Amino acid sequence: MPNRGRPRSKESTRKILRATRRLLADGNLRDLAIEQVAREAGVAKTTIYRWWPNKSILVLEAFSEDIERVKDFETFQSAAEEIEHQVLRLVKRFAGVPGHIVKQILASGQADPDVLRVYRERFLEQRRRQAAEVLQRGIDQGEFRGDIDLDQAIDLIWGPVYFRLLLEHQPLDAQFASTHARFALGAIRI
Amino acid sequence: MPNRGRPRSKESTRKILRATRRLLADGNLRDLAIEQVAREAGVAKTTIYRWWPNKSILVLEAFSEDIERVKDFETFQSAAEEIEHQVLRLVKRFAGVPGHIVKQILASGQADPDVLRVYRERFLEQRRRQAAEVLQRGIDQGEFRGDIDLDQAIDLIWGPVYFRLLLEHQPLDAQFASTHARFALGAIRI
DNA sequence: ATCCGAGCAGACGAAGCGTATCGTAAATAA
DNA sequence: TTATTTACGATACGCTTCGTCTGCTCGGAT
Repeated sequence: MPNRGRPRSKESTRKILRATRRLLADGNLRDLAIEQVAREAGVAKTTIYRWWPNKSILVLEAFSEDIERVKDFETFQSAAEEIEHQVLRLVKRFAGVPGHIVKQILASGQADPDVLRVYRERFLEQRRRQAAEVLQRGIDQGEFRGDIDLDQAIDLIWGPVYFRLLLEHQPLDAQFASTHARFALGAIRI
Repeated sequence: MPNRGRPRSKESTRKILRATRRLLADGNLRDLAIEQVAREAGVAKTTIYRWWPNKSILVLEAFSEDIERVKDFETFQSAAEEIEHQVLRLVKRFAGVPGHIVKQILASGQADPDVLRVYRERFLEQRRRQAAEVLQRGIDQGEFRGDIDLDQAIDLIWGPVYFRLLLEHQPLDAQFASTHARFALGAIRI
């Protein structure tokens, strides 16, 4: 009998996640208060505390709703082009609100190991697997050297993207995305 | 008349910065309370508020005291070796308490642009300049390609280091440092 | 001796934390 | 229908820290 009692309100859930995204779009997680989300969403704060243990987890979930809409069905002849496209797509996201939210998640992850772990499992590793597949294909096709360590190559490609996202020392734009991708791939190209 | 009134206590300053470092060595900046620093240091919290506008700036200063002791006088024949050594040195620091503190600074920088700016100006740009000099030397000596963009090359080398520091998806150790440095330099080697 | 800024101690209101209580709403089970 | 069960909303609670303010003493320069 798992379906006893009043069901969880999808309406409240939606309003809470929506308010969270809205408040975080032009604000930071440090200053985001649960009470503020409750006011903005028009729900009781006890409802939030019932379902989310802390604001970082709440933000992670609000962010998932966004990200899971994004799918990519394009394929490319050349593995290098496909990698370049992957970088471009992530850079575009990172330049906007999703990037801002990722910053906040990673920032709060520095105080909460769970948050960092969830981010890695739900978002990072997924991207790494995608990239690994393409790299492997590139090796098989003879585009890339066969002696490379995939994890190392992936770090070389994505590291600088996160670097710019978090340090903001250089712009995060399409021009960077394509020149960087080509440059990094130069290290593994035959 | 800049020397009027009671002079600022070097003793209190020292104790405050010391307490800050101690508390942050095994804790995070989010949960670090100024009142806690005051108790630990044995000073009034008004003394802290008089000189530091917020805890992030306080941590930056406590961290500076540490970092400025570190100098490097080694030089190398090959520019590649010198870059590799620079990476190894930073990775070693990032694997310990200084790395933990950098994480906390960058995390709080995601909520406070001033903090990020100060970190960049005081620490990041300094390292980037050092690296740029060596890279330029490598180009002049014919070790590296002449058509590379220095900023891009620097991102390629240091990006993955910060990536591992902040995401913790892969270990940050000496083995990584040297294989990564060599790998990244492969992209710019003649 | 006087001046004046620094340090110390304690109090303050504001805010958010996370929890508890209680009445009501919305489902299922008897 | 009625009882049961779980969620929601509203409110209150004690607690902690925030950053500021007040009033005092301390220690140098004038």
